Amino acid sequence: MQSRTPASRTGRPRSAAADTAILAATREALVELGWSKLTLSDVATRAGVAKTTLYRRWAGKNELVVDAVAELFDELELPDLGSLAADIEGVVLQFAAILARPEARSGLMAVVAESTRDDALRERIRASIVDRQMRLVLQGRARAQHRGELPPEPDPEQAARTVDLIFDMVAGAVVHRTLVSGKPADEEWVHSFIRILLLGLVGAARTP
Amino acid sequence: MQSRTPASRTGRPRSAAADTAILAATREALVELGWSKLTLSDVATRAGVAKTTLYRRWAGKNELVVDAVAELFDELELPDLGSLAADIEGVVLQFAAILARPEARSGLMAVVAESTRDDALRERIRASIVDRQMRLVLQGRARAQHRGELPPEPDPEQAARTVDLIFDMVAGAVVHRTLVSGKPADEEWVHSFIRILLLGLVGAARTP
DNA sequence: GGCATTACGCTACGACTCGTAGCGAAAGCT
DNA sequence: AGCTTTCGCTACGAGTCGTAGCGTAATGCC
Repeated sequence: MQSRTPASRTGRPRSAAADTAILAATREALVELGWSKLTLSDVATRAGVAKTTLYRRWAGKNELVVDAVAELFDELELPDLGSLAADIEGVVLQFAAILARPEARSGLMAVVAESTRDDALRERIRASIVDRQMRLVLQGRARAQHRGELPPEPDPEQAARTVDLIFDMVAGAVVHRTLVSGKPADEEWVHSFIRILLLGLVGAARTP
Repeated sequence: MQSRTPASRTGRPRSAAADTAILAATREALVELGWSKLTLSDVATRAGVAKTTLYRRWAGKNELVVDAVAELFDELELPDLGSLAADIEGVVLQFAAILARPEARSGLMAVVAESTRDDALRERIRASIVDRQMRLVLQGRARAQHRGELPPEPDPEQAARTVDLIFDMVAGAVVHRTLVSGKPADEEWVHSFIRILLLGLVGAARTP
């Protein structure tokens, strides 16, 4: 999480209960106050710990919220529904459900905005949130190629570019729909979206 | 801009020069400080106006930054390069160039994040930033249908849904590529992206 | 058991930002 | 002229930040 593996063996260990309480309190405060009005003092009070304890574990608001929001994405996993289209629709609906939660809406975009000026924060987001989503794309693509729904890509460099592109298209569209357009990414929308995406992918694979 | 049409006819008029100076100073501060460290006092000093003048015109940081960033999107327009694919690639590259600028990167995501808890702010963003982009999608679609590159859509409700979907796919992918993945939306990427998108669109139009 | 080490809760602190109020002067209009 | 609104300036209370210092609590090692 926020601490590297303890090289220190001696001394009083950090309370694991405090960690979970703080992260839960952070999400609760995100729901009630939003990003800008969230203060670390308030989170500490909610979690029942001292403010100094918070600062001993996290460098600041950014890092704390990244960890608090990252836990929301833990439940994300690729279902096996028999076809690539159904699998993708399933995982995209999960993703949309997470983004519909207020603690994700207010927190995620805020830390992404901050990460444009903070490379360490960008890396933290990538490692704890984005990579988890990216793995689903890789997994789904491999399964589809095994099923024969997508042709295999011999050039690994080209394959990497394609996976990146698919990832940006999927995550970007859902995020934009939910947070910018402010409309729900419901089943009907996801179905239309995935239909266009897959038609485009198989079309592109047919005519290189 | 930020003030409704002046119902007040008498008295000293507001300085238009101050407006442009303030918005320019805001963008400058966004570049140097980023969203979180930007203060209204600092902007006022840079613009050479008093802090109170700022508060007379804008309700707060959110509204000010929305107006400052919105001006960046004024230059967006749909080129006429002969084909739908070329037109879209052209406008998407313009869009990507704007998002590559640091004042847009740090400002845009931050106000979007704030807008998740502030409906008035969301509406302000929609009116001054998003609508301008949406009009390009409508324009490009109409032109493509006139050229015969896309079939006409008889059902207006279905057409509206499709335009919304295209908009979220295009804007979402570019924003995600630029701000989350942190990689440039260069010509090669845009070309691959638009190719898949258009293949999907014509494929979906063929098999309804 | 005693000891070293680290985490914890608590209080207090200077530095900073926020948004507003009050003032006199300036710039328009009729 | 006189009226009205904006402007620059100063000052202010309220709130937040991040840190320091202290005594206490919980563990590992001898």
